[in-house]
Amino acid sequence: MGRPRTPLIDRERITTVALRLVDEHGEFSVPAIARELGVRTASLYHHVDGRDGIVELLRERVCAAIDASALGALPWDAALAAWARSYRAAFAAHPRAIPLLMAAPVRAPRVLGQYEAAVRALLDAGFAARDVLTVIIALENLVLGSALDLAAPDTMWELGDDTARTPLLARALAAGPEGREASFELALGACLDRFRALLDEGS
Amino acid sequence: MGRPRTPLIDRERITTVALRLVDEHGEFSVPAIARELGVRTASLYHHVDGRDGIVELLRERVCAAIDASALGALPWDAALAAWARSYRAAFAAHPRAIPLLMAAPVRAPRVLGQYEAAVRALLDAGFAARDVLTVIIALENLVLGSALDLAAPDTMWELGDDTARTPLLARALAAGPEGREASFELALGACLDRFRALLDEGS
DNA sequence: CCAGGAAACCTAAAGGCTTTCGGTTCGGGC
DNA sequence: GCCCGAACCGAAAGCCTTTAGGTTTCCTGG
Repeated sequence: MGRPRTPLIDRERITTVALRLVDEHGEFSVPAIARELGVRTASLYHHVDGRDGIVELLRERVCAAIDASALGALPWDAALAAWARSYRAAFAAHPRAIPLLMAAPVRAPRVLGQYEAAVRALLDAGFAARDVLTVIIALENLVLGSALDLAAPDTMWELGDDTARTPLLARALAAGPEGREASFELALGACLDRFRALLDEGS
Repeated sequence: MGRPRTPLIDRERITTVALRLVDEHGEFSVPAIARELGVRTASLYHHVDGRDGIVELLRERVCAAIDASALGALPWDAALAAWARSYRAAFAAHPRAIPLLMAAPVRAPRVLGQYEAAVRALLDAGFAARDVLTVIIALENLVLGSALDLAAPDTMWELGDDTARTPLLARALAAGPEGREASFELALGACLDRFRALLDEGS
């Protein structure tokens, strides 16, 4: 024992294993990661700032999939829509991680830069300065709320034996479209329409 | 020691203390509740189904504040708006509880009944059966996303020393309206507009 | 009236998690 | 070539959740 000739673990591998554990079990623990990596629990603390540090790594890893390239490249409304879809998709790829990541705000410079780009796009489009954040936060609310929906178990609407008590809800469940995509797109389109109206009346 | 002449604790008091702990510290633990109540940890397990059971009690307590009386009493759009505002307000009253309650769906009969009432209101208004859940879930996404925003620390947008890196975002922060209310209302109005359009084209 | 079971508290303890501290070995810079 | 820091291990403290078993009190049925 002692220092190994070649490092056994690094932040990348820790993050990967943690994310896999979360995807599979909905949670992670430092000992569980250590077991997966064939290492003692204490060793992880040489690479990572405690459990919270691992959560932070997870946040960065998940957010890395957000594609904001449309901001500034497309017209503001199409750009916002593309960004929102990508934002949602990034979280949707790891729904069980969402409860973990929701507790703290996104402070990763990468995402902060995306907000900056969104502000610029809206200002360039002619939005009033006081409206810009209102619009962005409204969109963010929609994205995160929708992602949250994805985090709920598939059986969120499992009524069990309550079908008798909520017959209309049960029937609506049977009749409604499967995916939750439709709800997101409906609200997204609604918000963009409203944003356009806001732009028109503001200018 | 032994059974006390009058019970020292009950589910109500456990719930109240747990909610207060969550409001103050953002979390709770069974021993912490026991300390507050002047009781040993193990005693709580006579009244509550473990820690998860306490979370369930918290969910019911928080949701009890949701007022769905408008559903069926007002026109469908005004009713939906009132319900959504009350829904959001109930969670906004305990923002730090939100991360705790997000992990599991709302299965309380009380809330399930509200969804049933919402389905009925929409069907009565003439919505197509396949659209009803899409509309309700879209609204729910908005409500929960907005509530989540409230759960984030007030300093969510604290840019710290990153002001230099995101000058536009910083300026927008200064210019924008303080509250997050505006964003919610903006998106809520947008969704209701879209719902009305959906109703018109569907009939 | 009283016998017995259920309820409500306690003590004790198992087992997990997070985190820290000290020991040991290897690698790279001076 | 030496030495400090990096990276692993072992051990342990202190928290949490949960269960098991003991003791007293209440309630109910005979």
